[in-house]
Amino acid sequence: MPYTYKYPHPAVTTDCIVFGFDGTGLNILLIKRGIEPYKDCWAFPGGFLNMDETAEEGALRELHEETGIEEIYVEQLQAFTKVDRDPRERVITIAFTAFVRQEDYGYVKGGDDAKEAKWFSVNELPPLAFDHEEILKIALERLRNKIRLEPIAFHLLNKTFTMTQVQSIYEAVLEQKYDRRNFHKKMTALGYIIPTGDKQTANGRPGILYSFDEEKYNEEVSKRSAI
Amino acid sequence: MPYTYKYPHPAVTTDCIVFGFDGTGLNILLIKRGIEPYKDCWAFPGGFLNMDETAEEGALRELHEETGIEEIYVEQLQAFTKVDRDPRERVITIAFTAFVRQEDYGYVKGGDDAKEAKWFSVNELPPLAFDHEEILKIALERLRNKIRLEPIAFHLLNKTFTMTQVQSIYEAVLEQKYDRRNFHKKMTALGYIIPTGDKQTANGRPGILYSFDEEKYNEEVSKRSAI
DNA sequence: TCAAAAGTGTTCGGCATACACCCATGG
DNA sequence: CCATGGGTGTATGCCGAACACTTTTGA
Repeated sequence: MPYTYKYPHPAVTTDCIVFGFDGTGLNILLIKRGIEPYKDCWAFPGGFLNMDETAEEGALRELHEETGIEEIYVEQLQAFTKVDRDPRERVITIAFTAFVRQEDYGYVKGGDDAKEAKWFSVNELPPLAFDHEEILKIALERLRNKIRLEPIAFHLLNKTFTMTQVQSIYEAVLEQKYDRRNFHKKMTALGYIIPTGDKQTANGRPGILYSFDEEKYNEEVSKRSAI
Repeated sequence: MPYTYKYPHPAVTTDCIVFGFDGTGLNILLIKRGIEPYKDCWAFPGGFLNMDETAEEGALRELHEETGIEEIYVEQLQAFTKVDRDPRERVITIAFTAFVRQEDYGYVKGGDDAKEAKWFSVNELPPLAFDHEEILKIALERLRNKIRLEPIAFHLLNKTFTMTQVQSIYEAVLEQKYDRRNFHKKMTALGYIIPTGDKQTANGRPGILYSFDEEKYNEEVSKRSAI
């Protein structure tokens, strides 16, 4: 018991809410807990913060340890600090969100404190450990606000994608339907979604494949703030 | 040294970024620190979290102890977790923002660990303790995003206010000028800013006094999400 | 009567919405 | 040739931007 302090200190953990998209619906990556409390219960990947890492570094480390995912961009959601949210001791958690190409992680390994890692549709989730359901609710709210302002959708998609896929993400996140023609018009008008010339082979008529031009997007953003 | 843990724990503090508006510009409430580190330096009101309170409760308690302000609405910004942000030990802080009618707190007492509490214009700030300049930058960004979507401005104003005052807040926060006629039109079209019938006596022609109708605002919001 | 500040209406362009027909592919 | 899914254009309404003169008050 080597760590003593003059005043009590809470423990600090991080959690990652990783969003993915499988072509039709919005998914979330969960791990099955291998240890108590909430053993065998599904939870967000995460764990205790080390003293020599920022919360972001800790979140990425735990995500890697528990799911194999690495080198992705995470963004802080907020801290969750209810006094009794962990039965062991006072634990506050700092939650992060991430958006990944789910196809790159179709198989996610479990590992470390996680028995198993698996994608779940946001609409068919198992019961979650701790206050993770509350955290998810906040994460989804933030996602809905963010997708209107930032090109999050393209982090969930492959390098090339069809307009229909983009529309599916918007519809899955915002839970409403859009008109195909208007959606297409709005997206192409943005100026940073450009046709690659290739086509996607699918069931019916093949769709044009587009790519997201990050540079042009940044240009557009800087124009926007200049006004 | 009574508090021992099996693994090291960071200390956890809270900080409050309190925004006010004095009729012309956006202001922030700072305290002059009475203790080391950064003694005599200006900082956001805040302090160590107790084990029996949420971060929000801790932030409100510290704010009350150091400035006398109480019973206000605070909202979590995010956690700040750089490893060396406090010279004493590993400290993470959870920052909150608040919007108050500055007139209600024209005189703010210092107290506790704060020698003095004082309003500063966001444009003429002293050097700040710890990483508080970075925190402020994030808080201002968030404020700018938020004011477009939520009626924050009215938390900064008196119960009744003139259109010019509302416009000044928007201009101070977003750092751009608006056309008086268009601004007036847009605001009245919102449906929840209603003339009281009174007028404000001022230098030139008196302005109509308006009030913010929270109920009507909530109605409008629910209509919005219904679409 | 002058200075300071506030009230107000019209025009225009762009963006969101509604809406239907034709085209490319695979089976 | 048929089923499936994708591509595309036009009309309309609303909201935001530009823009100037008149009115009320205090000094």
